[in-house]
Amino acid sequence: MEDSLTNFFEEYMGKESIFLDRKAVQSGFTPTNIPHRIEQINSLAGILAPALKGERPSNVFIYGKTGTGKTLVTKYVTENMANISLKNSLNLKVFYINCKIGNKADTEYRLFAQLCKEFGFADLPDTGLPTDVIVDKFKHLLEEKKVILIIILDEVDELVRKIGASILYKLPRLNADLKESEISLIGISNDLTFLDNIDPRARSSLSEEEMVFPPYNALQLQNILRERANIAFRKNVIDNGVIEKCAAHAAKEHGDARRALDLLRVAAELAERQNQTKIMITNIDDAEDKIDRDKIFDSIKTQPKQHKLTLFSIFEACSESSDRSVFTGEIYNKYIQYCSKVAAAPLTQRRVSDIIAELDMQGIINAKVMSRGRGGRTRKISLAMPSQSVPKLIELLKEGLNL
DNA sequence: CACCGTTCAGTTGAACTAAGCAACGGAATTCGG
DNA sequence: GAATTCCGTTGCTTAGTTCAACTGAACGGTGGA
Repeated sequence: MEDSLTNFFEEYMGKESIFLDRKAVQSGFTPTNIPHRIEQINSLAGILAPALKGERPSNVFIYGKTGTGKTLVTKYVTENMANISLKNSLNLKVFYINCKIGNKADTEYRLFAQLCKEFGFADLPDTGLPTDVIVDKFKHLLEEKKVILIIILDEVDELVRKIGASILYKLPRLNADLKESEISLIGISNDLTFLDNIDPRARSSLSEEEMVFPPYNALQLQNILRERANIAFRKNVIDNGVIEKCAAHAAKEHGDARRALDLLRVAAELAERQNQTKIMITNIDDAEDKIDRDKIFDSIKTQPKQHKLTLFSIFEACSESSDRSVFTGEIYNKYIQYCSKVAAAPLTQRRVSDIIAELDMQGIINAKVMSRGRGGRTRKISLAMPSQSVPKLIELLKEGLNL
């Protein structure tokens, strides 16, 4: 047994990897060259440039669908600026904050706590302090450091949906109290309609400048993929048509470059695991399945207990029902049953209703409010994943819940 | 048949509560001199 | 007598609860053609 494991590792070490530098196809990689976004880079740079002269740049609001390079371009431009400011010892700082729910910056308190943390002020309690205290602390730090601060709020739409738009004019208004420092905001949103239905005051303060990132088309995606593939892989490990297929797949889904890169990376990983020397077209289909599965697995694994319980009830109810969709009432009944089974205190229907809405937001299920005439009003809930992965997910949940 | 009030089964918003935490300030304890 | 520890109080955040208003299409009854 041990021998075979040793053999495996030795064999693995001796084998030529397909990868040269895996990082280049992983998320979070900032390439030195960003194709097809020159226009956006230039205009963002133009907007932010005054910061280098000690002036407060306009607030910017950036929107575009996922994987259109919003975060990448913003990071690229601001990192460059930060470097220049470092070289010329200017007082420019850039904080990047992801406001995705569950990302510890999803309330006003936590947002400011996170900002303080960025300043290196780490030991703030999770709860117990008044929010004002934290805000004051943050102002203090700002005044102390005397900086032009650019705050990037990624996925602001989620933050605003959770705590309201007030935060959007609260932040810029801090400038009025600051003598030595200034803040400007970059808001990034996936939701194109986000600006339409928020308070006009917040809107005007956030979107002094607006930028739209259009989706990539298939050809542009191919360029992006080739560029990254050159860094990431050995020469000649990509079979003909692989890049094209990745690009085509991702282009179908609103030109999502991240998706395209994920596809390529996972396809390569699968190829490597199967001892292939080349990435084949067939690997891509497998990769697509795997990505969808993994994404759902991950997000389900990290759900809080009550959410898991609710989700489990939904799974069970859906797989029993004929058209694979159910209404809130049935789910709540099931949920109550399972609660007593695992000896958990059941939540009220009010809360479960909210949980269902949250699960919908995260794309794990589809829930649509509908009126059934005299049948009342309810959510029609169905699963957002291919049915073949459901049994595995049920197993996963059972394990997590000790059912 | 068209129109209209009723009804159902939740949805949704707002106010409230419990749990867990931090800070504050005064009381109790410790301790070295 | 000063320093430290302890403890109760107050006030905060956050997740969840309670209360109640609101929703919107189908149902079923009414009146008009």
